[in-house]
Amino acid sequence: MSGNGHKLLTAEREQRIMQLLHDSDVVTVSAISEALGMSEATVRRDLQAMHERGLLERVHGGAAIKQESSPEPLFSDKEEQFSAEKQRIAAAALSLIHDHDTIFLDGGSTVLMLARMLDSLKALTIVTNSLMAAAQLMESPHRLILTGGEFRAISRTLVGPLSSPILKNIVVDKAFMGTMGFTISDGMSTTDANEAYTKTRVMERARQVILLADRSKLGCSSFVTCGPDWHLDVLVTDAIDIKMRQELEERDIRVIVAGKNATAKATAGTARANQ
Amino acid sequence: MSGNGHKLLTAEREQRIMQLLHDSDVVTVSAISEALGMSEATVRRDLQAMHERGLLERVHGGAAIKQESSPEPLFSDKEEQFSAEKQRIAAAALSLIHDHDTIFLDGGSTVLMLARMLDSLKALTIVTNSLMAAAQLMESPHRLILTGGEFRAISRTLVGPLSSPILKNIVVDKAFMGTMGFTISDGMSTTDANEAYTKTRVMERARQVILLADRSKLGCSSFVTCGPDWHLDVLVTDAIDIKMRQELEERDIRVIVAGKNATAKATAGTARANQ
DNA sequence: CTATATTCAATCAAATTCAATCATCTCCAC
DNA sequence: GTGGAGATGATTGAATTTGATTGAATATAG
Repeated sequence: MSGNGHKLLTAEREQRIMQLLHDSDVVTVSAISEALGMSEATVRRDLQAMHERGLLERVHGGAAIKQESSPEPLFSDKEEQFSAEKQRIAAAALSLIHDHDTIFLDGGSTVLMLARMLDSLKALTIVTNSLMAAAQLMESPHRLILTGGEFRAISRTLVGPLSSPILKNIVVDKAFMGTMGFTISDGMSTTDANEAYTKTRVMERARQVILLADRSKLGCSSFVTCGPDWHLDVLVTDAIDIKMRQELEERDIRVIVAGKNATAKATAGTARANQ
Repeated sequence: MSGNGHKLLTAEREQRIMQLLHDSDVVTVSAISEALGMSEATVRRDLQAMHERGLLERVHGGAAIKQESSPEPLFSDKEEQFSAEKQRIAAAALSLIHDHDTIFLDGGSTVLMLARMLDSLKALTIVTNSLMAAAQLMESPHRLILTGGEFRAISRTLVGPLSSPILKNIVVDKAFMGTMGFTISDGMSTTDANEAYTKTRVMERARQVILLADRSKLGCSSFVTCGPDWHLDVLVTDAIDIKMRQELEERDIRVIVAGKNATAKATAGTARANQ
């Protein structure tokens, strides 16, 4: 047994302190001092040493166990408004992905929601320029590749000419894009020229371009467009004007409407426009 | 040639000591001395010999079993590991940066600590491959650029050949590097080949290479080295062997030791600057 | 908000532990 | 027997740790 003499080694004391912390999540300095038969000065020194090694959290009067609930706040999504429509759109888009696919994830809250659902798939290679998506996928088993580029704070994405060289070296099966606005004449549009530039580069390197846009984006243009010769293969939305849908399908753009009744089996339920 | 007598052989003593260590994770020198019936001087000699062979961990007053878990945390966010030494090293490195500089920040907890201090400077252009540093600098007013590349979960950095094209397009004034080990013969070394590759590319594109490494890194090599023709301009550390220092200075590598005496000035200065 | 009571961090003296040194002992070869 | 190599135990000055003290910082009560 470990019932050594009266002397306690530093390592041994730390073990006992951790034991006390494990028993009750917080302990006072005086309690530790009494339990281990050490002066409070020594206890404080030990606590500080252990705190500096990340073993516990120091609080006034004692110590508390370190909560492991922190992997999230790296890129905290504070303004993330959960939306049922975006959730349905993301779920519909998810069914387009297969195991072993190589996909690109753009910025935007809808695409981010899709990123959260990727645990159900296996062995993906995920390329993204969104730090929010990257933070979400950090612990996932998938292969994760980030494009470089200049950090744009508002969208938390990496954009601009510096993202170009790395995009030239890769080809993705499917690119899932977000946007600020979408019109048939101008395609996707956004508020930042660098962001538009990067979107264009991504679409050039994708075998299939899939746009995730809720109904509020359709028909409006933002500041910068991605150029006149835009390219799109699939549009996933929650509701769409019948006329716009026809125009898109004339251009061989498949339209998937993730309506209220069709959440899981979105691909099958596209025949019904849910306005 | 080895007369097996009634006295305890060295090998036999070591076995007994390991047995004691196995029973309770820590034992005092006096306890071993009493248990094996020999002087404390001999016990200390044995413990040192065993420590040098990596069989146990030496602590003041005795010995502890060697824990395999400590050297590299797998997934936990141990970057919160505050260390006074690393803090001092980062503070010393901070004084090398000037307003309007273009700097590169590598991965590693010491460099991350430096990233936290950059608020006191103005109009920096910061290039980094560390997601932790990026998260830290997200809200800063500086221009922030991320290299792309494959995401390495353990270090939370972007590494590998895909980071190469973007690094070819930029030149930084100062590159602040972290490392797992550093020797004069091999330079920096790390545990991952892709990470070593990216480090090498970065150092090629930096006018000045500055290594931040606490004393535990000096003199040891990790798995992969950055190549024989390594290049370094400044080493910032908390303590260094006098012989190694001379060898470095013969190679025109400046050595900055952020010792305890420099703490008061350095931290006081930065604390005030941060306010 | 002020006043009181804890708690903290820095400092210093005392105790403990360490590492280096030296004298002694054992074993073995010559 | 003599001498050398290696190991052991004691000694000593240095380094580390510990506990008490003190003024500052923080929390609590009124």
